[in-house]
Amino acid sequence: MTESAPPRISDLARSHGPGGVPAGTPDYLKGLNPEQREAVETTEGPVLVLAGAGTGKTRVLTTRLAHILASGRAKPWELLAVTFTNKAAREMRERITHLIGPSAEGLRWLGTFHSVAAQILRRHAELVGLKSTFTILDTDDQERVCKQLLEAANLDTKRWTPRSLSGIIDHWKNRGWTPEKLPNTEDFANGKGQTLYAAYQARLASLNACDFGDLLLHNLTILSQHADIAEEYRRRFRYILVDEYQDTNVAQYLWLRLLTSSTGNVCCVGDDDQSIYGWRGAEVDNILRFERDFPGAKVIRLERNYRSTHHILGAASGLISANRGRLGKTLWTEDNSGDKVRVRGVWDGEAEARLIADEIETARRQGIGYKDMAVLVRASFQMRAFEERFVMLAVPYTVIGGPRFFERAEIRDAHAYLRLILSEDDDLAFERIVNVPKRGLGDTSVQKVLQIARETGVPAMTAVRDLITSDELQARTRTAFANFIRDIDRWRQFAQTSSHWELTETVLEESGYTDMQKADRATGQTRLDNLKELVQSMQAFDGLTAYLEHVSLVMDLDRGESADSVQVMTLHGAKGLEFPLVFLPGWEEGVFPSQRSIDEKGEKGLEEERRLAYVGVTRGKEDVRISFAANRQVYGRWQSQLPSRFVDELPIDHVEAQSDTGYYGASGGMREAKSRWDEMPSFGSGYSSPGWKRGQAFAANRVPNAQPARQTLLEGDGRLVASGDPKAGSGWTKGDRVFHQKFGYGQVRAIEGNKLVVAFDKAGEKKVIDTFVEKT
DNA sequence: ACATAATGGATTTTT
DNA sequence: TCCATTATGT
Repeated sequence: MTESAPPRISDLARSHGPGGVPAGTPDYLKGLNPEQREAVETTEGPVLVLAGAGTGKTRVLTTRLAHILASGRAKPWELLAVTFTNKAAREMRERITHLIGPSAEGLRWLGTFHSVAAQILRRHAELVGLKSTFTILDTDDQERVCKQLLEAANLDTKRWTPRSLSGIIDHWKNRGWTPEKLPNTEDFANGKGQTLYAAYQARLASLNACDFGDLLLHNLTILSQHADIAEEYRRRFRYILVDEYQDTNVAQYLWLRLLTSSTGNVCCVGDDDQSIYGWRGAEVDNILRFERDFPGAKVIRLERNYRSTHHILGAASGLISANRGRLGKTLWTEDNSGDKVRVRGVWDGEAEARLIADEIETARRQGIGYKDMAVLVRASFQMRAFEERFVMLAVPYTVIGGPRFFERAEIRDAHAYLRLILSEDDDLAFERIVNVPKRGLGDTSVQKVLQIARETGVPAMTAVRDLITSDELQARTRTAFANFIRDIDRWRQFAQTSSHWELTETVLEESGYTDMQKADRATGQTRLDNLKELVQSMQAFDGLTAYLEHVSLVMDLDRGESADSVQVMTLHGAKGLEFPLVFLPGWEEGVFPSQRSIDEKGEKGLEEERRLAYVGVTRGKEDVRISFAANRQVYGRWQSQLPSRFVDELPIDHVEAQSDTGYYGASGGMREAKSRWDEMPSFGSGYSSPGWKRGQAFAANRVPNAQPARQTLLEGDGRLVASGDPKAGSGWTKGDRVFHQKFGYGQVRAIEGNKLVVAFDKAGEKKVIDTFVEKT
């Protein structure tokens, strides 16, 4: 981030008097505004820094750490500094190194929540039934385990998908619930929730593995059950710093509380208006109640924005003011330049892509670099239209995010080989590659092995070793297994005498994996390239173990500097970034705000969407251009779209409405804009913004024949009746997936008292009494 | 055991 | 629409 002039404090010693004691004002404090400086210098006691977008948050964070170190208040290893992303941790480390020099390397406890928790867990693993060599599973492994458990429990994996089980377990862990502490309001698959969760944990223990949620959850168990250990850490961490506090979940919150000593030198930095990870368990509440949690806490607001023009700031502030339950900040700037935020309506998604691509070219000709422009979308499916257009016009672009390197199948396969070579009992790795490439081992023979392994309580490899000495298998299968074992053993030998990347090359070659990819015309070459890149990146690590630990926690490759290209990414991915020129397409009801967010989380979901819009607008430094289309192809079907309610919420003084097609006639500013949808019938609600009314009309329009969906209407006080809440209305919501004994699976199209109109996948549309179906 | 047809599902994303 | 996973056939 570059919120303000970069600090020039390459030599701290210069600001020190004799004996290393700072004399006068140290250089690194100069150039901070009064609030920033207060946030840096208030080192003792709990501090909450509410740092609005573009107010110099990262600078404050790093300067604060440097200040604590430079003033001799603590040694590097006595600081605990946690972030959410590896990127943020990396950036913080770099900037502190810049401030205080190489002694920043002593910051052992600067990292993500998960990496710090992993460090702690490795030291005390045995207290939660793990060996310190435990492996960290990724989501794919988790779902695999879940699938096996669901199958073992004879549950229909169509109705109760591995994904949803893994998801709910993760959710429980985020809330800090172990199986024993799971509240009985929580469940999965009709009363089997707790049992499945406990079985999942048992299985992980037998694999000597834990998932991401466990890193924190096991920490909670250790720290709350062993007072002496907790005390040791509390003494060690004399100062605690937390970045992006608005995104902490319950488990992380509890973890911090356990590590905070009575001196309470804890500084949390965040912005409640930028909390956009609620769907991942983040609790905005944590930041909202900071002052109650830490009595006597000092709250410092950073409100001076160094990033955006006053129009951009005005537009963003007006938008976010529609949210309730904010701590409230008023961003201001001395800037007085710049254009109003432009809002345009276009005919369809293709026209939108054309418009934006053209404007990118125009901006380019005016001297703005491609890399200074960004297209920020709500969801990745929106990216395609832009990519197609950019390719056609040869506009260089980079998609940020997307499928991640270490999650690609070929990379995971390579890792599975390495894991199995490293530890014989990694059953998940075994399963993954035992027949990849094809070795003539069928599903039945592999399942047989796994079943025997589970029954006798040994690793799959051991079971195979036993089986090939018996005559329980067909000769062909037996040979295939024997060869596989022989190969693994040979590679394990090889690993003793060679480097881990040579091992990887050898394994990929000798296993036939590269040959398999060469035979694949479609994707083979890309995959081989990825594997080459993998071998390359492995060389930066000391050994296999260190490498695997790194990838399981970091999950992404630190790619080199990007070329001069337009940055295309989701709004989530854009958090923390800034660009001179920002395009925000797809501001349409259902797309943004996303229909699903509203359906699933009601008013809360809507507010989070609005925060996302706020994040989007505040990414822009000089120019922000919002657009919406009247028609859009969604999953191959054409849908007519309504402008987002967020468009109407933009304050008129800071926006300039332009009409591409004349279709919207939005000449007099957005609020006065007459669009053809203003004439459409809307259903009564306590909320009267035109955008909202149009949204209602839109929602009802999407499902012809449906009655006004009672469950999605607003109460008189403007609160959404929570969908899915049994206490609210009939407890059914249009769109719910249901299961019926006779008709099978279907989707609720309308609710009429205790009767539901359900479109069954197989049996067609039927009217059924609601007690005969259950939610899936 | 493998190739092909049918089915169903589809945000946001970090660790 | 389009992708991935599953059912089906040889």
